[in-house]
Amino acid sequence: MPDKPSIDGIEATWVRAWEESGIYRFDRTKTRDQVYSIDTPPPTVSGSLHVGHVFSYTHTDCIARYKRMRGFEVFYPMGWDDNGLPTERRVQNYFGVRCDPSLPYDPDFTPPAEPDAKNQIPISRRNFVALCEQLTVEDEVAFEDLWRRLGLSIDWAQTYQTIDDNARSVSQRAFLRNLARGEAYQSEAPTLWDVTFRTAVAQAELEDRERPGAYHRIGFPRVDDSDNRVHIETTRPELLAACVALVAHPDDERYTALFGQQVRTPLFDVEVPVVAHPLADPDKGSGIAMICTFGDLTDVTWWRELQLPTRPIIGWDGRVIPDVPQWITSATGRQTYEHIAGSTSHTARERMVAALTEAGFAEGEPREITHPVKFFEKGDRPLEIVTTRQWYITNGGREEGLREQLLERGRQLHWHPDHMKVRYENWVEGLNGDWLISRQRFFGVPIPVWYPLDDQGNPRYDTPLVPGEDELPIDPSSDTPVGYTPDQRGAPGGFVGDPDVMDTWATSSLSPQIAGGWERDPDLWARVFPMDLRPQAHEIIRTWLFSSVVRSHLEFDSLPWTDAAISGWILDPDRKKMSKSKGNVVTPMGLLDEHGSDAVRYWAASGRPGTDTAFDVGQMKIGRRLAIKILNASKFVLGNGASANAGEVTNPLDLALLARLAEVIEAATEAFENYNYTRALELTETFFWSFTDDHVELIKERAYGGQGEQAAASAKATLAIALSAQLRLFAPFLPFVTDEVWSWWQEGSVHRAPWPTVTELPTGGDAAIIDEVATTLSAVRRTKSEAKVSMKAEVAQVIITAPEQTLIQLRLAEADLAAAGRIAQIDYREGAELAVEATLA
RNA sequence: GGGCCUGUAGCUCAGUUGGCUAGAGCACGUCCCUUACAAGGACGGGGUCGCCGGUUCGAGCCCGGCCGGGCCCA
Repeated sequence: MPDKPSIDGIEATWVRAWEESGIYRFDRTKTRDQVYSIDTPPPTVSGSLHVGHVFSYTHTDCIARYKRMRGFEVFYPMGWDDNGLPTERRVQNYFGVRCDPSLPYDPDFTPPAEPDAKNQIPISRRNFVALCEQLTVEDEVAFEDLWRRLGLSIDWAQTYQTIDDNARSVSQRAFLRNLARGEAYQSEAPTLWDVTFRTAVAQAELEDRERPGAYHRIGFPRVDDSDNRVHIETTRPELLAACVALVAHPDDERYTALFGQQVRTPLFDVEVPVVAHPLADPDKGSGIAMICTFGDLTDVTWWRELQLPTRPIIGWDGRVIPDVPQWITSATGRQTYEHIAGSTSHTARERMVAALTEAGFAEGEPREITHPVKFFEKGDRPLEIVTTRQWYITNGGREEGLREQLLERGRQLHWHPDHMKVRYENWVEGLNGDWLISRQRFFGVPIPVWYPLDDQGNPRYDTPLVPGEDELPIDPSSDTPVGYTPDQRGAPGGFVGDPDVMDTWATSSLSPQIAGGWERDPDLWARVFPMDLRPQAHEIIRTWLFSSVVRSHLEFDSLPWTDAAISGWILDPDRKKMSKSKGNVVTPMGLLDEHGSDAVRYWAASGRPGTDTAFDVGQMKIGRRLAIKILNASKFVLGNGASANAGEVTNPLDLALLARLAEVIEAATEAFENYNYTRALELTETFFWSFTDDHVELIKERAYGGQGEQAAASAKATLAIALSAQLRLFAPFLPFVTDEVWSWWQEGSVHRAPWPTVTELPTGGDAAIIDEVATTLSAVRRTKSEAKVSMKAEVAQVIITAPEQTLIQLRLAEADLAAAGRIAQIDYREGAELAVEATLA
């Protein structure tokens, strides 16, 4: 025990000690019922960790440490999510490059010394992926340092990456099994498309953003009477050339006579029918709308259900397709189209409005509105809808039976807090299609199939060639399918690889399989799956949590875990979600340096499960003070010679304290069992402060021997017993200071010590005495404080008035009270309520 | 538009199935260098529990409405 204990710098000591002793190493001799397994969220390594990560990962660590002390063997791996678009973007900016898959691999390529983000150098896919891997490794080292410093009790031997060989194998294996069972399929269909990234986007990646727009009123001449026009209102006049019909509600009497009639698109002179469909809103605009292929998702529904033709004019780059479409035949039509060909949607809109106005088809002024527009959550241009061939996995979005099964899975899962379940249900109930998993990107897990080429060199998508599971992982752009030779790639009669990669969630959704050794390490898998806990943030319930449930349900017919703990967000002082830019100002490592890891953990643990919490440096200072207090109090307790022998506790006040401690242990344990770590900490902390402020002060003199040897032994044993239990109660929250103190007088680490139970405490105490004595002591202190004298000032007399039973109890603590308050004489009088009157000497 | 969460002291939050004068910490004020701790300790002031109604012997808690904050989904 050091003379002058300090919490500064103890992180380094204990991080090293824990690594050397391997106390967090998973012991795989334990069976499933002895294991508590955690499906850790792999943080995205591109970009930096911010205080929100520190917050939520600490919560999980508190649970992990509690379960470990409860005797479970905790499986607590860490993963790195280095797969996907964020890494691509980071690599582009960091190295000043961009991926061009048409380029050949350059083995001698080195990135520019001074990257120019504005003039990115095009490089091959293989070179690009190499840079992704190089950069993510650097990030991962920095992340691991931070996690260790924060004190996360992770088994670093179980680390995985979502792009490593194992993850790619698992991802491809799961996909191939989905394919074999018919759960994965291809479809040529209208797809939400980000024109910046030039990739398909899934429903889960959408977000609505309010954008200004305008309704333009446009007249369509009737074919049978060209002077008679049908007026529609549209926010997307640039799609007029893609118009395939007009639509109104079947009950809308204004238009019933028109159903079945033909109208002509202005300027393009294309004949389109007027049709009826209940999704047409009579209250919107003029009540009749034009259907284009495709302006929005309602267009897709109309197109599908009314079996309309496909006339796309927007290409993959978001621009109007350069060639005049064949369905536009009139000279005016072709001329008008050439006017917008190749332009962006925005420019095309301006030109169309000008042309329509000039020709007299646009009527009145545009009516400006604000309306929700669909965006890719990571994009900044509105999504278009283009028709492409994509891969899907069934998720209940198109099949009621599967949807109901997945809803039932949501009900089986234990949610913490419970109300987060609603978000899952809302999401599943609102699905409007299967899960689109193919992405037209480069750095991801390739879709593991090839297609045979026919005699003309066209891919036969309906008969994909698949690898054996023992060949995984494969890259179809460089590996060759069985039965073919590499030189047949791209040749008629040969083969071609699927160029796409999978959605990052298609891999992340398999994190239990990746970490748990599915089909790679069956022995490990049997010990950890289904897992116990999925900790994660609430905004990815629809993505990560849901997709994980889907994959596990389809493959194993089970939930991937029994419990999900949903963490809240960190809010800045303005009550807004703490943004990454703000998080970067306050770097996590800077916080740990300034306040100490235990202090930052204390702040994090004060955020209840699922509740958004304010970033509060004040709370860290309190945590720091608590950690220092634990050191000092421990120094006092142990400095008196500690023997935690329950048999020596004879004093009623001591027994009362331990009775109160028993209540705290039971309540804290119950709180932890309900994943309410915050409550467990609060209970422990409250007890600890009364322990130091009152009990230690009360029995200090007795512990020094002022009331004889036996009385001193009871005091010392009580202090030691209470300290031991409190260190263990605090250990999940303040792992550094508790293990430091533990090492002064105990064998092994506190983090493998058993969680305290009431059975280790002596019985027979009455906890109520604690409160009565504390009240009395407080009254004596108040008298001194009001008299502005020192706490060591002598008190001539104290008169305690109380009910008889209370007086009996207070008399039991008389000697301690007299010593702590420096009271010469205590007199007792019966009365209805406890009242204390002190007279200074 | 539908749903969920939320509103308690200047600030950050507790408040367990409805039950005594509504709690903690920070901040603030006064005092105390006391042999575990001055990066400390003791004591104190401070709240019509968002608003309005209802149920009840009794409501911060339950019910309805309104207002404010946030989120999810359309």
